[in-house]
Amino acid sequence: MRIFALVDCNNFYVSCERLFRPEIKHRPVVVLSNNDGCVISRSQEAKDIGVPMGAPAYKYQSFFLQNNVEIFSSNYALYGDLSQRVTATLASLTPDLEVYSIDESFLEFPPCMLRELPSIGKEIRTRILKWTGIPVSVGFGSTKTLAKVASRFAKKYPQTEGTFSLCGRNDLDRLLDKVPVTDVWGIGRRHGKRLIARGVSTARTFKDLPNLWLKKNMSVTGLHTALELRGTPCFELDNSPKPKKTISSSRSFGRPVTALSDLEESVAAYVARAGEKLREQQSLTNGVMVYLTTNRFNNLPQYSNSATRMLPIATDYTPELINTGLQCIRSIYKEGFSYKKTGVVLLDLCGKYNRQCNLLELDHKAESAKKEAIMNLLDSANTRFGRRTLSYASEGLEQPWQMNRKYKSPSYTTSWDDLPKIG
DNA sequence: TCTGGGGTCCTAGGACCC
DNA sequence: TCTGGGGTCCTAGGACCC
Repeated sequence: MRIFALVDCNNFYVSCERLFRPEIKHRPVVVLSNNDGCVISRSQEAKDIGVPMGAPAYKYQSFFLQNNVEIFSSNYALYGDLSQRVTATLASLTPDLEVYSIDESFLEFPPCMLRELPSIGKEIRTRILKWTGIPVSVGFGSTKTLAKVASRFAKKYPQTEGTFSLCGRNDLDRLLDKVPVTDVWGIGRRHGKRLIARGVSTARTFKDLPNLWLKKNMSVTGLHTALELRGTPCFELDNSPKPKKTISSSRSFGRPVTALSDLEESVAAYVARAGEKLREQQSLTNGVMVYLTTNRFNNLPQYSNSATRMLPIATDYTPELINTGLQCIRSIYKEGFSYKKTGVVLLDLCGKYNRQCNLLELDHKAESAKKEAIMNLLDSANTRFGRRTLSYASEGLEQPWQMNRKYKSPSYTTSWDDLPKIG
């Protein structure tokens, strides 16, 4: 039997904020999405007083005030840095590690360690808490999906003390009967609804559906999920992350935007950011897609559109990408609408050092070396001195369209200026 | 005034090829 | 009257994840 573990940071963003504000440890705390839109992380106290996930912040303003809820804008510089510390700690325990998301990692252990799982779980929790200050839950299972289920139990029931194993249990069915089908990893809202309508409401009844039905109604992904719940691994541990196939950057505006010039600035800024990510993973892009949209939540006239332009030669040179992005936005902009958001997607990425060469580019060796040197300079300056130390004029200086971040905490661990003072 | 952002995978259907 | 069949590639849309 295989042994997978899922290590899941508890209320991750809230835990990050609390690390530097210990006095809010027992108060309700929420972290808002970009643009201070809705709630994306809640402390246990916030859950207990009934703040739902995804709650629009503006609807809850007086509620937050009445209940003395501490509010934070999201601060991804902080969360990303602490996330790295957590995964580095995990890497000190085992090389079989897949970083699944900013707050979750899968681990695999050899079958012979079955009897040691309780102490391993304890050790993981203790070490991460001690080294990083972040509380985590640990779930073990013979597949990734079961490890996920186990971590839910670990979170939900205090008597588990934060670690729970579903490996080698003979009461697995009884436990899966307690898990709502919509809580299963891989079953979303859409399928969940349909399943419940058919009377399939728990993980146990779901896993016992006939294979043919699963395949027909939920494609192979649904079948895989059921097989995993029955203990047959379909998803392997992936510890060598592949480069992304698309890279995007987008934001909602802090206020409605009508002028083309503002939209152009935002597109230039998002392209520049996407370009940084592109070079970070050592890829080139073959095309740029730009979209814009009005606010679907108001009653004003609606308009959204997108434009794609392919590039003659794959590149990671931001000025060229910005040019292309600007052409796109100009081609779809319509006057008279109140815009909420623009976004940029770099498409059809390929590796910088392993790709088909284009006959056209052989003539441009000297020029491309120069471009590369410029990008290197820009990236290293921005890494060393902080994001947007050097930026493009087309991104604008004032950026009146910038998102709201009214409640942002300092970047305690990633900015010298924000380093916490002692005493 | 005020409702996030960034990804992946799968399938169906059309175009095209021999 | 009879009008193939199998394969690949591409794209749009749906569903899911955190």
